Parts: sequence; structure tokens; C-alpha cells
Amino acid sequence: MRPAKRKCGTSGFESNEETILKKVKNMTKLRKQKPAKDNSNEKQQQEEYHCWLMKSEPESRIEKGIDMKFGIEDLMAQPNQTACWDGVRNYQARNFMRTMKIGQRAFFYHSNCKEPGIAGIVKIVKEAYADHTQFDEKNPHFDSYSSQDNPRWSMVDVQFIRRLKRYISLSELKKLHLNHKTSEGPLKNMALFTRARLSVQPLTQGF
DNA sequence: GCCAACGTTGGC
DNA sequence: GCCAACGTTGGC
Repeated sequence: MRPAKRKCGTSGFESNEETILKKVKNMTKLRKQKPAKDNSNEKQQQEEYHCWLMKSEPESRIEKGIDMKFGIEDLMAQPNQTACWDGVRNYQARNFMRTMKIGQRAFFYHSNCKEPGIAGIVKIVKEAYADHTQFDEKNPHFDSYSSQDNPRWSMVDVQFIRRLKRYISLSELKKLHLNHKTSEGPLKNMALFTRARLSVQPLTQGF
């Protein structure tokens, strides 16, 4: 059954900046700190992240004959407005996906496009499992070193929740980030800037 | 284990 | 389309 398309809810991002900041602050706050151990390079395992940012390209780009386009509208058009997040080929991004739990939320970020920025919110509806595209020779993300017995790459399923009431562009986020670096604001450690090239990331850096 | 060369990401 | 940043590969 396909649920009726959601309207942009009234609980959405308001159009004023204060409320956006409050929201981000709240989402950031949900990050839970496990009891600290002294081994600092285990930090990533010690810390549980609850809110994510996942990048996808909303504009057509052909790679080995396959269109990489997958914007938020493409997600909305899927059955159940749900899609698997295949194609991640970076270990850190993969590892983050492997820690994702059902029900957690992520910002859907539009990358490599005219106006990069956050377009909407999705939720994790299936936890990490093998990414089938790694076994498909015709797929741009085929990995000949991976095996069915021991798959190297994982993916999760995400479901559309809603668009943001207004698109939050990268340039706006960057301004906030720069301000927050001096004012100790909530976007001070936003991974979008501290780990710019990661395609799957927790909202704020702590790793 | 170092690090140069190479490949990819993604803003601009 | 350029290219900076940075992750990966592989020679040594």
C-alpha cells in the first residue's frame, strides 16, 4: 500500500532562522555519549549518533551509462516513498550506515548541483544490509573484490518524511557555520564542513 | 609504514 | 569545466 503523499506539516521547519537553529540544536542534542573510555581512537564506537545527513545528486549525471540522478522528488516517487541507499563506496560512510537504527532521521542533502543544500527529512526504515550493486558488473559501483559470502558494502533503506518548509542552501549553512565557529553555536562542528566529502555523516562532528 | 601518484567528491 | 581537498593504492 502506498501512503498518501504527506503535506508539508505545520511542525516543519519554520521560515525564520531562530527556529531552524532551535531544531538543529535539538537534533544535535539527541546525540548520546556512552561512558568514556580512555582509548581515544575508539571514539567513533563510543559515540552513538542519532541524526544524519545523506547526500544525493538531484541532477542528471551519467556514469557508465547509468544516470546517477536521485533527488528528493525521485525518493517521493518511489513505492512507499522508500528507497535503498546504494552506491556508497567510502568506508567511513559505510560504517556510519552500519550504525544507523530504524526510526532515526536524516537530512536529505542535494549535492553536486546548481544550488546545493538540505531539501528534506527522511527516516531509516531498514538497517544495514548488503548493497546489491557491488555484485552487478554493469553497475558503476561494481566491486570485483567483494564477494557474496563477505560483502564489502552496505546500504540502508530510507523513507521520505517531508520536505523542509524552505530549502536551506549550503551558502546559508556556511554563513551560520562561520558565525558559530566564533560564537560556539550549534553548527560549529557541522560535519558538512568539517568533513566536507563524506556522503553519509552524522550532523555534527564528534569523531 | 611512508608517501607519491592517482582517483573521486563536490563546490564554484 | 576547473580544481582543492582528501581518500586510496601500491612501490619501496
